[in-house]
Amino acid sequence: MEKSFEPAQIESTWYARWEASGAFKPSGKGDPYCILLPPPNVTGTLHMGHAFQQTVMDMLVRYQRMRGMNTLWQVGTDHAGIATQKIVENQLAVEDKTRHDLGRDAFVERVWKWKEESGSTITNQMRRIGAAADWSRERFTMDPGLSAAVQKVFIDWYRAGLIYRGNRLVNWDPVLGTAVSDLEVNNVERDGHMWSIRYDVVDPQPGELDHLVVATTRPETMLGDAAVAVHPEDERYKKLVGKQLRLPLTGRSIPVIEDDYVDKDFGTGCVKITPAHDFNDYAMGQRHGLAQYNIFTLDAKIVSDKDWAVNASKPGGSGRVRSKYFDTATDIGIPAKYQGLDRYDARKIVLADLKELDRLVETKPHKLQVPVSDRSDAVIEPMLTDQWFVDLTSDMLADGRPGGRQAITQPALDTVRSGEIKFVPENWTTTYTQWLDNIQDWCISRQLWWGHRIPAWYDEAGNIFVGEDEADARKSATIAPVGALRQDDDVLDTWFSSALWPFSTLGWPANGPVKNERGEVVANWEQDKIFLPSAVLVTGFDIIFFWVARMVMATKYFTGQVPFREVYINAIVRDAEGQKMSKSKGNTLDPLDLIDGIELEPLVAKSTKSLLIPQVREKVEKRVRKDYPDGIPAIGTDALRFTFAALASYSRTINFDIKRAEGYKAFCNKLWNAARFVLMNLPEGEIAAPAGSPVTEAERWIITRLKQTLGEVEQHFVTYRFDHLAQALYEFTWNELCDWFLELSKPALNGDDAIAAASTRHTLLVVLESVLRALHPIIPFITEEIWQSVALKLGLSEGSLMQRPWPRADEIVADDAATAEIEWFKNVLSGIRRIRSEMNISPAKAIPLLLADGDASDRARVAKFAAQIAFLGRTEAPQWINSGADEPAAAAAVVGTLRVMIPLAGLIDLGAEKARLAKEITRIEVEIKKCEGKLGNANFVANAPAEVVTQERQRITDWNTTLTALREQAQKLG
RNA sequence: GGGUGCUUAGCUCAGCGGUAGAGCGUCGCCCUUACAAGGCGGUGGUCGUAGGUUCGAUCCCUACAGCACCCACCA
Repeated sequence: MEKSFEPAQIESTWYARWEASGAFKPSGKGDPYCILLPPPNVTGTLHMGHAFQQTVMDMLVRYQRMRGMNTLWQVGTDHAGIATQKIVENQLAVEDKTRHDLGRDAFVERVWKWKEESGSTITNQMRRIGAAADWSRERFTMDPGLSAAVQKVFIDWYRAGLIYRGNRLVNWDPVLGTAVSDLEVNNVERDGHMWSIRYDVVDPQPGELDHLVVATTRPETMLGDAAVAVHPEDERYKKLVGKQLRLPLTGRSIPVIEDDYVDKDFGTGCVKITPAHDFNDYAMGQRHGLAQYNIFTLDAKIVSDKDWAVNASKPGGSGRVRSKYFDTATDIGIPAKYQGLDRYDARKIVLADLKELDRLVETKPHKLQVPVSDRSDAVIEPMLTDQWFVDLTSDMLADGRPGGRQAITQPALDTVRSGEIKFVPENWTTTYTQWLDNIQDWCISRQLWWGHRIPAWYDEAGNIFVGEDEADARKSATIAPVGALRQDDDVLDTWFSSALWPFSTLGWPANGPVKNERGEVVANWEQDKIFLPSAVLVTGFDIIFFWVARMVMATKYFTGQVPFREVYINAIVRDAEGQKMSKSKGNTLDPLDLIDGIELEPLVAKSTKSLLIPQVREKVEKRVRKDYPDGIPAIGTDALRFTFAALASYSRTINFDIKRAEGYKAFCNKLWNAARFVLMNLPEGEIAAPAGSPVTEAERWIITRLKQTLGEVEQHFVTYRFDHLAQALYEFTWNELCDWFLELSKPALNGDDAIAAASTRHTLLVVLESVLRALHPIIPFITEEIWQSVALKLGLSEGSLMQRPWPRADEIVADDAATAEIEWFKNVLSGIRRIRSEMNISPAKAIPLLLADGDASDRARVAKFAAQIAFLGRTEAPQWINSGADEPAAAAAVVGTLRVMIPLAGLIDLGAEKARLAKEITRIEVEIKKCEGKLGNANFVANAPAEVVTQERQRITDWNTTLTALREQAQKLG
């Protein structure tokens, strides 16, 4: 083995060998254990969040595989409709083209091409992380099999009445030109204004109000006002309810209505109602039967008569914006001067005109929540459009069949409420159930070209025909189509296909094998359905609604099963200061840069590459140079993975500190060198197991500690406490195996007792091999590399560590007596070391060692460990001082009643030792006082559990023993 | 407005009813033949504030303060 651990060398070969060996595929033996990879965007690249999440999944998968489970890690990628389409549109923009220049078919073809080019980037990055996933079953949400599942689900739900098409107010992204779901809209606080506008009463009565003042943040929408609402109990306006108001600028007259929704005390207590462009107003419009004046085009300009004609001329799919009541913009009173203006330009002009007319009463600054598209940052425009929805809210359909709440939403709630699906940490249950309790119907149609095209056709009368293809749609229709059929232009929300992931990837709905584009079998429902439900879903809280809930809905509905038994919500990865990682802040980390390392200049170039604004570039460059003056050191995959494990508590964020990762690289190096030590102490060839149990206490102790550690690790796997699990293995490996057992083995290996030496050699080998197995799920590369050498010694020349069983605690025999012996030894040695260190005795200098008092067991132990004490304590052979004999002045440590002494002569300052003793005595006196305080309290003795009282009594006894010995020592010093 | 977290050593975090822990940092001594990416030893905390429950509270309860995040949203 090389002298130090070099991750790059080790990592380069192992992954390919594992994958080629077929070790990532289900074994076909044992109980099924399945994990679904949240499919990343096919054209994406790996970020820290992915790396963390995938490390978690990989640890679970590797662990369970070693435990003998029939393990499937189902991988694949997502077509990510909007995101992917946008990337390709941006590419076209460079050529000064739009998707419309290409046309639908050519554009979609181009996206496929881009998918082929970049689709392997992220999967190759996953391989660098070490993800032991079954790539032979890799899927893509738009591959034929999954597309078939999407189609069947759409058709089945449609035929069950659970998918419907409706003209509804939806969130419209005017930049992307598509509807988006509620979840894809973020409300962002922005500085704006509140404008108060005067609306005059038509034919005011003498002595009554002749106008109302409405307050609005969006004055341009007044062109579409349908009413002004006041609160029913608002005395100020009571008399005006039912009267008409003259809408400024348009001249239309609109009614004053009353509605509970209005807050009397906010603003003037009068609200302008624009049913076609505001969700609350829409609802109020429905309650009061108000007209819906649609005043915007799909790119958020004020409609013109021209647009109107265009829109009105097309039935069905593309005639998307339709007023139910009016035919032209002029008809609804939009003056020609506003027609065709962008919404913000219109706002300026409307305000100017209102001011001109003396209708603008007040302008004041106002902070408001602006709905912004998650995907384009465009301000969302609520828009009345024809869209497809999944019914999630009706209890029963008109024809008596179960509605969406009953058929889809409620089962999804019940499975979680009943505990059939468990969230880890469990408080996410509340988030999940509260969202489902308040859910709205799901808008699933998107006006994009990249995605699953909706399997619906329209005839010339606008009738809808749904089927697998046009022929099937015709066949299953109950009415004869009028004229030709035309397929719906829309595609489905990306999350629609993601919702099916748990069962579509297993081959549903096909009866036989499902093949991919290359003709390879990727799934077979009849066989693979054993992997449903999967064991655990590892995912971020940000997609509980988008994905988790919808998987539960769809999987439960179509298979009757839950998609997974547990949902482990992983933490969000942030930078070392707890800041969100973002490119514009310059605090992102590329996991591959951590693995491979990167020099400062390439890192600066990379970090600023995609930043267009000079100020931001400058800021980012500054930050990168400050944070990484020497670039990023290569820490390797294993150290990165160990860091993720060590940080994965139940906390909802983890702050990634490179310092910490470097610490775990040191751990890898430690393991590497421990292995070197073991191997260089073994003779050539295979090592036969000695007859009988391990000879020395040290061996039996380390085996006992191994058992305890493994038991803890097993438990932490059950509860997903990767931090504890990693820490337990870290501490065992470093603080016990390396610090103590390896050191203790040295005198044994080099001593005269050949039997003890042989036994120790074998124990070193066996314990090392067990540790490698136990650590393999966390740090697969280094453990595999070392294991190859270790395996030869054990006669396991074939195969890979991946295929070894995980070392189970219950297969190991504990020896508590040996543990007590070694604890005693550690105390003695620590005492000696402390004296040496505090008295500044050179570590190289061998010193005399005297022993006094103590009992028979101390004598036996000293005899037994004499060589180890001398070797590790750098002392001469221990000498006992008989009770009552003269003692030289010495520094002492106390272990029970035993005094371990280093004579002062020429080594130690008497005063310093006295001071040291005094300090120790004081400390123990304080402890004793605390104990006495407790035991002196009758209530404590009466109420505390018996074992706590006993324990307290034991402690006071022990402290007193130590105190007595220390006092005696102090007295001897004079 | 509804919900969920967090506040413990200089930093980042575990612990969660019964002697305050880890990593990193820091200080001292050592290149001791597995490892200086190391060894040995040390320093460092009235566990956000105020009450309460309890024999006993960092841990449970209540209030408050500060910091995050999610959902909904008053024009």
